[in-house]
Formats: sequence, structure tokens, C-alpha cells
Amino acid sequence: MTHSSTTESTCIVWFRRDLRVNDNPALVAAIERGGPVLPVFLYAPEEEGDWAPGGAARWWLHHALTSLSRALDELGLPLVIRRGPSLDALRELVAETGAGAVFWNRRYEPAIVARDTTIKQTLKEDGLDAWSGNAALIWEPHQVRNQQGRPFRVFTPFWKHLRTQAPSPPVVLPELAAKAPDEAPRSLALDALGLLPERDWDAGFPQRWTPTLDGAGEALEAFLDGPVARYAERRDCPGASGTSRLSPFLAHGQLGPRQVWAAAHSTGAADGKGGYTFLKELAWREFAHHLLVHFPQTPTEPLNDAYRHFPWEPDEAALAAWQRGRTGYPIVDAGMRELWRTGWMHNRVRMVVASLLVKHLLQPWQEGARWFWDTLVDADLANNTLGWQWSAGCGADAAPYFRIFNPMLQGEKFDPDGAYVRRWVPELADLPDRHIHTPWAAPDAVLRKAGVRLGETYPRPVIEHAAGRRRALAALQENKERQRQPGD
DNA sequence: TTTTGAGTTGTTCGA
DNA sequence: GTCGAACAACTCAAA
Repeated sequence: MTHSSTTESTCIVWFRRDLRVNDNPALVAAIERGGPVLPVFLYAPEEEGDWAPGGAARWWLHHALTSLSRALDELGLPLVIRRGPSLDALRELVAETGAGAVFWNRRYEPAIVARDTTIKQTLKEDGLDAWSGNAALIWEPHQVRNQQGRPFRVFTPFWKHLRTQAPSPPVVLPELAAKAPDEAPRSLALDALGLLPERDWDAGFPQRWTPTLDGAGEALEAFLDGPVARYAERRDCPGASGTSRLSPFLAHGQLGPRQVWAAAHSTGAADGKGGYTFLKELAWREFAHHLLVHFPQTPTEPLNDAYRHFPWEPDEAALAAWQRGRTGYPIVDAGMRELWRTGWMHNRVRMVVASLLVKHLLQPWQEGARWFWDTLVDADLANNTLGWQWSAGCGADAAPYFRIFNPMLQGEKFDPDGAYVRRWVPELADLPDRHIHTPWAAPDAVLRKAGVRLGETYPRPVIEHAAGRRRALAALQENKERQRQPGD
């Protein structure tokens, strides 16, 4: 590559899940190449296999693109939006502009890896310079191996290994002025992609989120300025603002993990217990991508083969009750309603609702993963897969299947004053603290006074806890016995 | 090479 | 009330 800015051809920068201008290796490399830079976004959900963006993620994507477009405008680089198929769109843009290069940042979902491999090879055969960089991770999955040269399957050794390796620092935008092509290719209007929902179920989203690049920076700063110090304890309390809430920004690449890692260190947050715990969570995100790359079947298949024929009992009514937040367990229903209303759920509650679906209700974990996929603004295939397989006990370093969360106990431990339940399950708001997590056990007079009519204003539990627990353990036993019979 | 011990997030039971 | 054990099976690194 030369830097003779007068002769270098145009370089297309293909934005995907790296919707930022800072710490963006593909953008930086394109600018440094010296020729005009043409940023493009190609909408091609049909190329994502079973994992096209869900409704909540599309809402976020719409706003992230608006924000990216503004940020690129400030660099003098108007964003071109087109629809897929991606390869066709890229070739058309090459033909229209005479571009000589296409740069992008890697994604790690199996369907996308396969597509990108083909695209890179084809573009090279077309005589173009095709290059991909790393915007999404601090450590590349294929560079992390255990002593036997195999991928890690247990987090703690993975984390220990990472701590001996230098993290890659953020990439910095060059001072060189970026140049746009003389003639801008036509672009679709963002609205033409139809990303925003037709029904206005997203009304609660803007109250919770500022899905822009400024919003990303502010969220990071606000977290490192306060909550991080007590993160180790308060991250478990869904009624408090103890978590970072950075996940949707990371999922869309409005923040890169390198930037977060570096900011945690430069502010000194990383030196404290809370900061250390937070960085470990970032490492879990790396671990999730590590697993997705090395075990690409896991979005749909259990990592642990012993669970391949687990005796789930699919039941649409049970699944629907869970999805709608009508299980009769207040902490679970609060979580599911928070998810529906805001596109996000507190991590502690994600574990509780997952446990109830997979264990008490014996629904396949894939159903839960699918619902989360459609409703989370932070939907990320690696994290979602790890989380659900962990909850179901069939994944890497998973909670053992016999570890069954008790939803009352979890509520009493982590939402002791019921603030979280009252916020999301308002029909229970007037119950006293000691009954907020167990309305079915409250005396009639207490229920009447709080205006709660069980089975009418609020459901009774879909399944009694002890019975659900026994049934789950029996299913585990049955699965174990099946394992012993060869061939099944 | 083989063995050993530890491993994100829990609950229940019996002493 | 608290406390330890039991509840699988397997990976990984250190001894």
C-alpha cells in the first residue's frame, strides 16, 4: 500500500457490527491507505441464517445508523446505505465508483463467517484489495489456545491465560483528513430499511436508552464514574442501577471492548474490586466469542452431547406464560416484562427466568434463546448462546443441571424490598415486602387490602416450585439413564 | 505420563 | 438460627 493520496483508488469501508468511528480498524486502515473513503452499510438479514436481527435489535440498529451517519458526516464521509445481497451490492459499488479495495471488521457468527469468506475470496478474484480487521474483541479467538493447543472450555483457565497476554489497545483515528469520493453513489434513505417496528411496542425504549455514539460514551463515563466501584455487590440487585448497561452498545459496536478495557484502566477503576469484577465480565464476553468460533454448532446444539436428547416437554402454553410475564412468580414476571418494555433484562434476573423456563417448565433452552434474540436490544449470538447453555447446564463451564434457582429465594435475596417487582409488576405494588415474592402465600386480608385477586389480577404459579424442582431432577435422572443405554 | 484438585452467579437437607 | 454435605461429569493445569 502506498500513501500517494493523488493516485490511490477509492476504498469501501463496509460497516457491520462496528457502528463507530473511533477504534475502528477498517476505517483507520482505509484512511491511511490514502485514497478516497466510501463508508457503506448493507442491510442483508437473509444472510444471517437463523439469526437475522430481531425486533428490538432492529430498533437499536436504526438509531445506531442515524448516529453513525452523523459521525461520518463530521469526517466529511457520507454513509451510503444499500440492501443486500452483500456481494452484489459491493460489486455494484465497485463498478459505480471504481473502488480498488473493500475493508471491514470481522464478525464471528457461523453464517456470517461463511459468507464473508466467500465474499473476500470473490473480491480478490475480482482483483480488489479485500481486508478485514478486528473491532469486536480484545483477543482473537483463534489466537487463544490452552497448552494442548485446543480451545478453552472452562472460564477460569481461559481468564488466567488472558491475563498473561497483553490486551490489544484501541486503534486511533489518523490526523489525515479523510477524503470522500468525488461523486457520492446513491444511497437508500434509512427509513427504507423498515427497521422500526410497525406496532409501537417500543414506546418504552427511548426512556431507557440513548442508542447513539454520544449515548455510548456517556454510559461508559457514567458507569466508570460511579457504579463500577460497588459493581461486585450491586450488580446482583435488579432494583439498583449497579450494572454497566453497556451491552447494547457493545453488541452494535458503538463501543469496542478495547475502549472499555482501556477506559477502565485509565480511570483507575480497574484497580478496585468492582473494576476487576467488571473486566472479568468483559472477559466472559471474549469467552463467549471464543466458544462460538470453536464450537459453531452451539447456537442450536448443546455443547455437551449428553444433552442432545434431553427429555424436554415442549408446551406452548407454558412458553407463552413465560414470554408474557405471567408465570405467577413475581421476580420472573418482572424480568420478562422489563425485557418486553425496555429490550433489556438485568443479568441476575436473566438467570432466574432462564432457570424457570428450562427446569421448572422443561422447555428447550433454544426456545428461550430465540425469545431473547427477538426481544433484546443487546442480542448477541455468542453471549446469548453461552448464557442459555450455561443456564440449561449443557454448555461450557455451565451451572450443573441440578442447580435449580428458587425464584422466591432469589427475589428475597436480591430484591429484598421488592422495588424491582413493584416497578414491573404494578398489580402487586401494594403488597407488603414480606409477601411481594410469594403472593399466593399471603393471607386473604393482605391480598384484599393490596387489591390482588389471585387468578384474576395476577396469576397463580404455573407450577409449584417444589413440584417443578422434583420434575426437573427426574428429567435429569431419565437423561442420565438414557446415556447408559448405548445407541439410544 | 499420570494424578489430583478446582472450577461465575444455588438449593436443600439434616445435624 | 447456622453449617457442611450432597447434588454429575468433565476440562484443564499443575504437581
